[in-house]
Amino acid sequence: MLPYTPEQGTLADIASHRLAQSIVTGELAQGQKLNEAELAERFGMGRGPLREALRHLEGMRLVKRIPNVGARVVVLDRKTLSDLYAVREALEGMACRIAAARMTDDEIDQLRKLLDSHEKQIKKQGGKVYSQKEGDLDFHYQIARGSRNQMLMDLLGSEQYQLLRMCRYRTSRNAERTGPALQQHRQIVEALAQRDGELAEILMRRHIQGAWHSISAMIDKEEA
Amino acid sequence: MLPYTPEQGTLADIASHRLAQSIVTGELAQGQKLNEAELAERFGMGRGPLREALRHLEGMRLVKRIPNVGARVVVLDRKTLSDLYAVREALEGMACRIAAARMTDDEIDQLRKLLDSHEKQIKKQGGKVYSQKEGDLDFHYQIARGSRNQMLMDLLGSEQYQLLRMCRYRTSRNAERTGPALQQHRQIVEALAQRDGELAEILMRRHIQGAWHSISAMIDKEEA
DNA sequence: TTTTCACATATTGTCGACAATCGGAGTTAA
DNA sequence: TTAACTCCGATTGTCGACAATATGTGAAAA
Repeated sequence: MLPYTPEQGTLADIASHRLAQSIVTGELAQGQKLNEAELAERFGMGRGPLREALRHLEGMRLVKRIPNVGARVVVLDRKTLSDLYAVREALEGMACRIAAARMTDDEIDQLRKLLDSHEKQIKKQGGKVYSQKEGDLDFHYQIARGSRNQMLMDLLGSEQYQLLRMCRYRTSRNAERTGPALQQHRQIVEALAQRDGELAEILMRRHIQGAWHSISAMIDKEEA
Repeated sequence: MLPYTPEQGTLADIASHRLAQSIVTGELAQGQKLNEAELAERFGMGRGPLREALRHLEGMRLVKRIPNVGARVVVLDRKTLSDLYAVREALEGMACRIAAARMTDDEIDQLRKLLDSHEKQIKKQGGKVYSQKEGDLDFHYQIARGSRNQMLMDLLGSEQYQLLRMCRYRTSRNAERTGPALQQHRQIVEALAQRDGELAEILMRRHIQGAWHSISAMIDKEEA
């Protein structure tokens, strides 16, 4: 499911993964203080590996650290999300354009199948919103892979991916946008199949703009 | 000069900064093994802070780590650089377009002055190629700041910035492109002054493509 | 000669203890 | 009442030692 394998390797890697998971799902609230000793005990490890994990998460921008004070879960305010979606639009648009030229027919077929299973999940009812969203993210990640640009995959995969998931969990109550989103995904895949990179980019950018408007409206409602 | 303050704070921060500097300047060669004990002694600190620094650099993609084996300086091969410049083109193009709408007249004036001092340095002869390059990076960074997009500034500022500097040092022997580059910078500033975001983006993308072609040719020459 | 195995060495991973620093409670003085 | 100061507890920063793992060397067998 995730781009990198979950719980294996060094303790620091395990801690990093578990913390990321907890932050993304909201189990650790935004802005919450991260106490080293407490977390280390909860994970059954010393503070050393945990500190390394915090440094790693700092690099992924999931936590913010202040020397001699401590680390806190990052706060996704309106401005941050707006910035994130603007960057996403540029990067994923670019990924789409390149992917149209570089993906194999086979990979595009697999994208179609991904959307098929996606559609089934929606019809089977909106109950399983969670896995639908993961599937959505998988769709975007597969296109990033299709660009064959490792840096793009890193940026969209391991970093922004996490912030995105975090954002999704926060605004996970709106299932009403899944329909149009699926439709847009299908349009994108068809543009890819026709090797029309320019169109694919435009469609992807529009798709992300739509997602942002939806989320933005939700934030407004939340604040009111 | 650098976006963040140099040597202060925790030992891990100091180590991180010194290591980044050594990697960027080529004092630590690409692909070189980074021995924890040796580096810790050289920096006069324990292995703990140094390990944290390595984790941080791993997040910045300056080093690559393998569990139970160790960390190595990243290798900027042709493919990696190509990917980097493609991403840069998208992000800096976007920064330019937004900056055209958001920068103050004052900031644009300061950009002009930056280019003036830049030009003086070139005329005073190509001897000080190094600081010219830093100035060049400053130009790009100022535009990123002008976009008011914090995520963009993070990506272009602290992360890719380092990889870019690394790349510049590696290919620092070609001073012949400074002339055209300055010309292009001036065009970009004028587009910004006219608040023509679309043109500014096109000019910036073309500028970065030119830089890539120049570097790409240099790599070819190196390999032969 | 080549391959494989076992051992020795070097390096990384982890822990517990101690030092340095920060935040807040309580006190005193204006 | 408010402001500043002091001290104490809590938390972070750092170190040295030990355990776990990988790497390299050399001997033995095919």
